[in-house]
Amino acid sequence: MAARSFLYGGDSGGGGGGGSGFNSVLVTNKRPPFSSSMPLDSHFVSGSTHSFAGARSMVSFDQDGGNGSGRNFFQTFDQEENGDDEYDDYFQHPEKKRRLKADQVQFLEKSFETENKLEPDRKIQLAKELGLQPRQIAIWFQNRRARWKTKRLEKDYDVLQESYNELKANYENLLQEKEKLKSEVHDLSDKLLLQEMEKGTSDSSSTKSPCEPLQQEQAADFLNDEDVGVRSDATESSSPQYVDLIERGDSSYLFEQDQSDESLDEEDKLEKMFVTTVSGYMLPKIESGDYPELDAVNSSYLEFPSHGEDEDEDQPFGFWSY
DNA sequence: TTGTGTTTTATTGCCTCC
DNA sequence: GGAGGCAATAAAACACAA
Repeated sequence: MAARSFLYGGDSGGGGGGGSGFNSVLVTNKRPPFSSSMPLDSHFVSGSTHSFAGARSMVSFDQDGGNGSGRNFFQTFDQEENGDDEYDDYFQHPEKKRRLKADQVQFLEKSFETENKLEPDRKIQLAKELGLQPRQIAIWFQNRRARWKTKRLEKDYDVLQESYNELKANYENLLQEKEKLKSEVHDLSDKLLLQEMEKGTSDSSSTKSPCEPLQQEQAADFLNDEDVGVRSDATESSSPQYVDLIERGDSSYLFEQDQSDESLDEEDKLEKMFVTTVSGYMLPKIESGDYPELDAVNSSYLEFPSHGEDEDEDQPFGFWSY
């Protein structure tokens, strides 16, 4: 057995100990039995003379091996209260664990509430009050601290779980809201596009050549052309995105490149691919009434960025983004 | 009554502090 | 190196359903 291997070898506070075993049993408690009718608070009064008769609660061993022989065992066992049967039981099974009485536990609980650490003086005092071994008091506090810690961990876990659930719910709400807004924006841009097309076909039909379907490849090439850089701040404009993106004529807004001689080719390119509306906006050339084509354009160039691309300011179709 | 799960009491070994 | 705390664990006591 280790240094602390004993069953209540006096108050060693965990360090003492030494020989133990039933041969060294010696009961030390000679205090009057604790009466459950006593107000518990009285036991907290300093210098209180009340005490528990704890000897019945636990087997006690003396450190020195005791010279007590035979009937010295459980000398103060409360025979009056427990009767001969229990006495015999103790005598025949002296190592049996005994639970503390409810009153004793209540007393210890109160003490624990005031301070969950146990100073040596307090331990002795409590032991006297309860008629238990100081070692028992120490063990009780130790186990009580462990239970308290477990409870606290459970509470902490619950709090964290609740917080997590709340955050998760908020996140899901935001996702839903985002999807809703996305579809709203899509609908509105479709409407705007149709509006502009109607204007364009009715007002310019007499003076302009028939609209040609926008070739996706052409458009993609054009829009990807580094020489025709799209202004990245177009998306930050407060005007409708489509309008911002394709402002007519004033290519200085849409494009960074100067209107130099070389840019004449680009102007031709623009003319081929876009139609200028009466309201001055440039729209991709689409055959009037050919809405499936429009859908194709929409799906090709009006796609929403997927997750993670939202912050990509350099994407080639940035001005199509919302 | 009995099997089983939970709680309580106690031990052991390791660690830190003084 | 001793005192005391803590985690892990054993084991008795207890609760309770079948």
